[in-house]
Amino acid sequence: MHGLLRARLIRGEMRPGAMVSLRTLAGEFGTSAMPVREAAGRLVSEGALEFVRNRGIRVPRMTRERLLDLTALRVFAETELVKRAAFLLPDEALQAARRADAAVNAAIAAGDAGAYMRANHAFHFGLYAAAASPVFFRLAESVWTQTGPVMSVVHASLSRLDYSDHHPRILEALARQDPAGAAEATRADIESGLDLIARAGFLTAPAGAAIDFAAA
Amino acid sequence: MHGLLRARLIRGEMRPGAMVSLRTLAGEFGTSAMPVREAAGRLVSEGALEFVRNRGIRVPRMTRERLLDLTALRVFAETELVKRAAFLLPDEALQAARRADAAVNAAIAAGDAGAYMRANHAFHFGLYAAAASPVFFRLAESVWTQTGPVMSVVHASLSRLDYSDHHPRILEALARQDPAGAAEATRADIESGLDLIARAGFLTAPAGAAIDFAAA
DNA sequence: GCGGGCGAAGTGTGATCTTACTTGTGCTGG
DNA sequence: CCAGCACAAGTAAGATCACACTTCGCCCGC
Repeated sequence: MHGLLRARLIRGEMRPGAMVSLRTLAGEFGTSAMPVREAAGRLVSEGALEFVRNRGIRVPRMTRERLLDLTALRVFAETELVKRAAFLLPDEALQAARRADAAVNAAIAAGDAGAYMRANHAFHFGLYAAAASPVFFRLAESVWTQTGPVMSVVHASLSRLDYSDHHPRILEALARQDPAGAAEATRADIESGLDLIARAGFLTAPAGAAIDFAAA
Repeated sequence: MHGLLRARLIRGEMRPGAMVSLRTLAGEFGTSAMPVREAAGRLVSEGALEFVRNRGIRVPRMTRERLLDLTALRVFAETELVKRAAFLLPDEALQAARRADAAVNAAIAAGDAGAYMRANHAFHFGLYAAAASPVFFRLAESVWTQTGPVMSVVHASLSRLDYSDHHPRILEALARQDPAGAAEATRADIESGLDLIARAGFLTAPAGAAIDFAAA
């Protein structure tokens, strides 16, 4: 239950600013409002949702400052995760990551933002799971939950040509058990994502103001 | 409500391994079990508590790996926070931090571990609040919630002479608006805390095993 | 004396109900 | 025609209830 709501955010299936009542969500999940309340509460406490009193829950709008902070966190957490995964990654996980990367490319070629979000998540977290660090894994999950909604909007508004693909570099570094190389490629991958947002003009909002994704 | 339970953990008022039922906690807080459930669920999802089915909630035992990860996270998050606070810290907050530091020293002199935990928390988070970064502030809070129980046990078992005080260096650096100096002093402060635990012999547990604080 | 099984007590979990509050709407008076 | 107010609909939040499950203790049988 809790995982379902989190997955919706990570996959970008809820837009920034979207508001929904607990009862509506409960109806979609086929349960009562209480489990939804609890799941939403957890996501509120990590900043991925916010309660609006007597209205429901809302996906927070993104500000430039928050996005930069979250990106810095992503770099820290995820470079650490791939560094550790370099020596622990089973062959089957590496091959699963190759398949996930192929799915990513297919989604880009098809211009399917939703499929891209899902495949990209599977690619990264399949690797991170091998790092055997609950602390950093949970942190990465938390950050993705917060950035999912905005990334979804960004990808949906972009041409398929804008992507510079760092995934092969990550895979090659992991295959030769090179932690530093994998970390560097991961950093490049994350920052190219931020660069994508910047080039799309989403970072021109005044300080503290919510980014206007409707302009996309 | 949610803050109350978190505060208990940060202040170290619940020992690692301690088990408590939701109904019992509800009685202590004077509410029904439901708000406690929700608060506990949030803390479970960030790793500060764990549900034991049909038994209640438990404060997780600490492993060496998890403690090292959490310490690395603390260094990252809190050096970032003080760097930003260096240019934003109001005079009154700096003076409040000086008072909090005096309370820390008084608690050490008195050998009062509980007072030390509270004053130390007030010192650090009074500074962090000025950094105006909800992302990193929440992260620091989350880490402290997870380390609170073990730190409490450690401090309660130590002589008052073992403390090397980095707080004045932090305050001086902030007073002259020196982000790098404040960050370095904060890093030293955090790592001296870890060193304290190591010297107390708590890090000799085999890999993956829960640290045995009863040996203190 | 000891071991196995049965029952009672206690637990989290989910549903339902009540309450207080916000908000949007439609009516009324100017 | 417009502004302001009152009412109604919808909401989250807390308490209470019902249920399935685990666990511990006691008792009976061997």
